[in-house]
Amino acid sequence: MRTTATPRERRYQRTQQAILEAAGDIIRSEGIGALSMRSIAERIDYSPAGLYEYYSGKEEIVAAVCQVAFDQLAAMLRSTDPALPPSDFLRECGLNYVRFATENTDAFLLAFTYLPLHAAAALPDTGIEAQLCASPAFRVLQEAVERCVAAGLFQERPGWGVFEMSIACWQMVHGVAMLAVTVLRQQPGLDLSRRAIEVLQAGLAAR
Amino acid sequence: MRTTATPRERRYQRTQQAILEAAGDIIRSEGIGALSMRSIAERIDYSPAGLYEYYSGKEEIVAAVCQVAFDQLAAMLRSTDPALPPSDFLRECGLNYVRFATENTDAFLLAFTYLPLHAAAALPDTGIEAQLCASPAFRVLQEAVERCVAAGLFQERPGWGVFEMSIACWQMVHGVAMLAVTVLRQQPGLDLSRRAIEVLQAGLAAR
DNA sequence: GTTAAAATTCAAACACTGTTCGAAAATGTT
DNA sequence: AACATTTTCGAACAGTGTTTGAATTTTAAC
Repeated sequence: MRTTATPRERRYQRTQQAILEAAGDIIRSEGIGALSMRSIAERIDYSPAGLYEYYSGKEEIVAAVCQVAFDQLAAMLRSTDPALPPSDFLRECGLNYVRFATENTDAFLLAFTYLPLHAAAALPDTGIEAQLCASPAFRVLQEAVERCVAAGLFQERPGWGVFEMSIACWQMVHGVAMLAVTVLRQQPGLDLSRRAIEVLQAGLAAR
Repeated sequence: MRTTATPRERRYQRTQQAILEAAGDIIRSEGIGALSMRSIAERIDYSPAGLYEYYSGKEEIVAAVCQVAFDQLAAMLRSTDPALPPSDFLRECGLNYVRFATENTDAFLLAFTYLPLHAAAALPDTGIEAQLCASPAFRVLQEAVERCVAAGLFQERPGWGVFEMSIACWQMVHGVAMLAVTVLRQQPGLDLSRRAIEVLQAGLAAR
């Protein structure tokens, strides 16, 4: 059982990672529209054709960039201080979701618009709930809701459980985030994220 | 003062409209990715170069398609029955927003992701509030909120007026819509739009 | 009706994109 | 060092948005 990679394997992984990082850098500094196989190749001193040894095509690179974005989103959500009281914890999770979006605008957009539409055919109609609950970012939101329920802040009802409440939370923070990175981009004076999330919480508490 | 267009002018407008409709048809039936100058031209029996007489480029065609989408969105919101009580009226407006999105998925996506990013440079930092209040769709949401305020359902406070409440409403319905057309596309079992909007309303009422 | 001017439409070309393929170069094995 | 395998690349291809000048059509002037 080989636990140590060969020099060739290590080199392969380094190049694969370099491609992925170059793609992320281009998106961050120049936007989605500037991402091309040629721009990536140029950034790492490769020929465009060489990238196909590591990724089957541009689509796979973009998918990998999106996966990185999802991982980072989950990490940001998990960075919320668990010592906070349940209500504050939920609010801070929501704010961290929005913060991630506004700090990684184009990657966030890509992850939540491009990827779902291009992976849609592969998503089975059944099991979306299981998939969401397995998603690290959604899981943090769900845990935050669970804590509020456990603390008696939110009441579960038939057809209105933790899962449904978590979806509602997601819908709100996602709306805040999407508008913040698109129509309301560069409008700090209109940053009403905190307010919106507080409205959401008040609504969940009132039901 | 000529009030009647010449045959030439009428033909020009007909062709311009045909281009726009072809673009809309392609997006609706084959998705955003299938939209190209060649696909549009082929659909109306033109050469791609001919389209530049009517639109400065693909970007302008897309912008026109988005404008049509905004107009249709406003029309759908305005189709909400004004005889409804204020609370029901607001909820139905929200549901109509989501309904529009799910019935025009790709156009909605285009209008709320592509257009804002490509028009961003032209948007002055000041005046976004005025622009939103001049937007027909936002205006309907705003009126719905005004009616709830007037009916005593929602309370205005310093820094939390009709405008801010309307933004919160928009953020929620937009989040519902964006998830419905992307991650949760084709997941009718997860259509929790009504629930989310009711949570929003409960939250607004509780503040 | 004829001719000239203006407007419309298009073919060809260009630069750019994602991708493929076979040759060249680099690395690994004996 | 010779040979085999893997990696990298140049060239080519098909597709994209766009431009340009020629061809065609329409309109205006006489």
